[in-house]
Amino acid sequence: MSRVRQLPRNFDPRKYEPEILRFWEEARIYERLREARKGRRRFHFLDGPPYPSSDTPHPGTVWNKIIKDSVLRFRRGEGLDVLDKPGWDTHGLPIEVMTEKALGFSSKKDIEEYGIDKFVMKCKELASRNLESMTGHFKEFAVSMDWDHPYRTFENEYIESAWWGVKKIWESGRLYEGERPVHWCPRCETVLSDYEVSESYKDLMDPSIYVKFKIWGKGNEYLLIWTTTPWTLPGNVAVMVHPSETYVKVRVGDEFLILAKARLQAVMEEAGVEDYEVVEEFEGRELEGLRYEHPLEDLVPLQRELRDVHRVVLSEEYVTMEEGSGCVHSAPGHGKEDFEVGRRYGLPVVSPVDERGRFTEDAGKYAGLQVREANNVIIRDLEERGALFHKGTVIHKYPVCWRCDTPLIIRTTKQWFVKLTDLREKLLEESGKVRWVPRWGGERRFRDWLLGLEDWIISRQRYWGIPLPVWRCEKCGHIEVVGSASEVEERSGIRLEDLHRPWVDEVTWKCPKCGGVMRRVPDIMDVWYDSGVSFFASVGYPHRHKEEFSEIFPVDFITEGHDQIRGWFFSLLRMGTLLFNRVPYKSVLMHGFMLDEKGREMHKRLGNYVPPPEIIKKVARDTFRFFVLTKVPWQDLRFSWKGLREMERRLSVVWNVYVFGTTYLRDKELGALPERDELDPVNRWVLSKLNSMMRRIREGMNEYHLHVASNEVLSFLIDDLSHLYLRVARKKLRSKDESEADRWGRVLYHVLREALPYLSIFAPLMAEKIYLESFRSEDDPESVNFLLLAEPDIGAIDEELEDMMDRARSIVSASGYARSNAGIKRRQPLREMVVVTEDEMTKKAVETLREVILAEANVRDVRVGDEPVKGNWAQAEFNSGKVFLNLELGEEEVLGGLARELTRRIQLMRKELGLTIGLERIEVYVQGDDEFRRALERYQDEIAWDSDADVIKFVESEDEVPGSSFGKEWEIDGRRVYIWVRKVE
RNA sequence: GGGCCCGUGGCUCAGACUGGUCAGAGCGCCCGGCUGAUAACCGGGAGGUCGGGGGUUCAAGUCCCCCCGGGCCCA
Repeated sequence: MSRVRQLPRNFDPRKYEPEILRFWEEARIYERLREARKGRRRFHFLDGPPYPSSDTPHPGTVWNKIIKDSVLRFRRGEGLDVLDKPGWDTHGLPIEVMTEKALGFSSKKDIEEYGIDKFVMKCKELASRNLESMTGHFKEFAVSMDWDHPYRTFENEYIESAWWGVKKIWESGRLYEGERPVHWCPRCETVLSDYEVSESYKDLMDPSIYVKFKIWGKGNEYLLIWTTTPWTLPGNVAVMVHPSETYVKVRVGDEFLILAKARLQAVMEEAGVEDYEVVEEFEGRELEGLRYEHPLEDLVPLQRELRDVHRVVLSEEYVTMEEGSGCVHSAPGHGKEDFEVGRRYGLPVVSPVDERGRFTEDAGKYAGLQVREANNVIIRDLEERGALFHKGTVIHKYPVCWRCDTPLIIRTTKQWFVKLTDLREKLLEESGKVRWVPRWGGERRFRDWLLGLEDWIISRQRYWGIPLPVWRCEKCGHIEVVGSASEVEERSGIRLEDLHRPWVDEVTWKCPKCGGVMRRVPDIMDVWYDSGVSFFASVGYPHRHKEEFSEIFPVDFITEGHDQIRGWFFSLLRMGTLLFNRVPYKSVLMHGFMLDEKGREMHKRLGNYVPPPEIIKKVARDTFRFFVLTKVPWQDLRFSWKGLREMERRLSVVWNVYVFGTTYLRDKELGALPERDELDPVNRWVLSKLNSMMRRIREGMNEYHLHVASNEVLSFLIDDLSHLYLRVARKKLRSKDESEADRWGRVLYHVLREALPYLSIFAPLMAEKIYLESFRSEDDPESVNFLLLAEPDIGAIDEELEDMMDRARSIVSASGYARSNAGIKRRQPLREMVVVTEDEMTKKAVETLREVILAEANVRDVRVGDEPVKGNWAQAEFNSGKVFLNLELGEEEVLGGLARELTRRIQLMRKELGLTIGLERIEVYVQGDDEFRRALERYQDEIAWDSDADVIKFVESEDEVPGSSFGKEWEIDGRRVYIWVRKVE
């Protein structure tokens, strides 16, 4: 036997939500639930670690966490033992740059003078402080994760796992040091990955110059090259032309220029040269090997050394006819394409630029100048030497540092790489094993991206990051890569308390080969390495949980925004394939971005940013949760206060459904759910709907179609329960037939209670409040979180019945339409309704759901039949037919209508007196005309029952009414009637 | 320049993968009902060239192509 208690009438989430959160915290519900699920089948969720660059999360990040939370709650509801460690991506440039700013630093020199140790501690403090604060915000939205045991990339244990990975890569022969042109930030003095570069391009104005390179041995013939980076000219080695394009020799004045025919007109127009003459045409390939003189040879010592190297080389891929002259100045030290072509021709790679973006001594006159500042000096020198053909400017997209906005340069440096190019096929194959939601997320976007894969630069020349665990002998160059702190200790005898720089830099040992000093390569690692190893580093593998790992690998589920296709989804795939030879996750849900109300990206600096605390101030936490969860997850989501308010209203209906239910169920002894064959069609219908809902939620959640699942619970509670079932049930629950009332009570109880755990996936706070307040009895678990999601009873699902109810509802709607056209109130009972239809299912619905139709349409009879020909009928169409309402009012209908009017007035008066239903009883006296008298006599029992009256009496005058009665005069259909109500003591 | 996503009533969004009931819902608007869920609840109505054009098909919001507009990613 179960009992329920009345749920408080007003929906006040602002008050109860913090109370529930506090209750969970104090009663340690999360921890105990974890404990309770131990030993059951595992579900491994891996949190994509947010970057703690602020103390408040972006609302989109809250959305991200709510998505995760709903999945976790669902899996726990299924009884699974869920791994739900939250992660934090703590290293990297943003935090370094913020720390630098806070300390007023502008270069690496400042950091070194300040002390790397103190600087790194500051970075760690900042990351820790922010992640603590962000955790608080996530908890506010009822995100249930293992907040006390997060994985943080700065922890020693995590770093050791990362080191193990590097060692393994080294052992596989894929880790190599290489010299290569890379994007470089001259302010941060570090390499940036292609991914980091793609983050930010800016429109910059640069010179656009055409330069004449004199052809060797010919006094007045030149190759005409074009560049927007004059500063790369000191690093020039060759000129690239397209082998199969047509080139021309053009006479301008007494000089001859060589350029692509396709570019001739545009170049001459740009240079303002009208007088020119084509003297020769030939294919680009004929130029191959042609030698030229560098115009700055006298100023740049490096160029003198390259005298014998300068020549024309061919490239199909990198010479475009879209811009420039078709003769491309090539500096293999300052450009990736140049580097590649140069390597084919065995050209030297020169890069006379230092870490801070200044020319080195090799650049002669320009030594010490910032490269971009040198542009004008170089242009002037070219001009002086008569080598400048034309000078203009161009505004183009140019990469800048994503952290400090400094324009990047490309310079050649030594970096550590992981060889990937030969893994392309394997990576594609592995990515094909992933279940992508939505499908196009992986099948299209991801594959395209993988096709352009290059080797990965994992080194960075910074401080706050995982140190590259590579030691090299100063003397003989012998290299050792370590995979843990204890390996460091074995070799050096030093036990590190903190594995970061600068402490790890101080560790040296004797070279086993030559006895020299083994010193660590000072680089740290790309943060994408950090997060890429999270699938094993988060649990400390292989130094810890080694046995357990096979059980939780690969990860069951991950979800992040679509920006992470090229980010985390890829870096996990990369690390999984490198280290375990397979993709480390099974299912990915890709979600969208949160945009502002106008559809623009939300940013603090745009001022359209809504901080999560403001959301909580204005709407319920559950409202925000439902708002985001009912939207298609993989599309961008527009934030909307209006939308939130709408959702809040819907949730208040859900609340009211429970208020209503508990109002009728309270203090009743509620037995088990009746057998199906004991039940009437409406109850069978509601149980069918309940089980359909459960089934669809499970399907939706399993497919990670969260919007389907979340809408399902709302539609059941609102459309089915509130709009229909409860309207019917309210009469039945007060039925004179006690066993009928009892049956309805048991069904209603069952439905409301079974829906709660499902509701709690999406609106855990509301579900918990309702559970604790009304449904939980003493031997029930302490929190709704402990309840398992009931398995849908497939046998209870009756699709035909559901279908029939839809038809019955259409019939009732149509009758309402017919009434309103005829001006007949719903309250007025009508004699009969005829449904005209050819549809068998509709006919069956009229028969099966006759009772619902009679009650909802307020008619005394309904039948399927032919279109009536005689009499006064109102009609309306519906999906599969027509309904006809007989508008003739007989005695029965008139009196019935009056009785309803009387009942309604009595109820109003009861309410005015503050009387409670089912508790206080009344006596009623009515005075009015003869029709009222007859209505009262005829419907005495019904009125008395509905209004909890012991006595209903028609009186001729007020004298017959006891003195203490509350009396009121009413007007019904233009006639006066007096009603007195007196409470029975 | 390439790839991907989106464009459905005034607003916010479902439906599209697996073509086939008159394209649905909520809000807003208009009308009405209920009055023991009541600072609630319920019903009805108006309102849509499903961005535009072409094609495939007996049948297209749904599949294909082109274009326009918005966005993201890459170059």
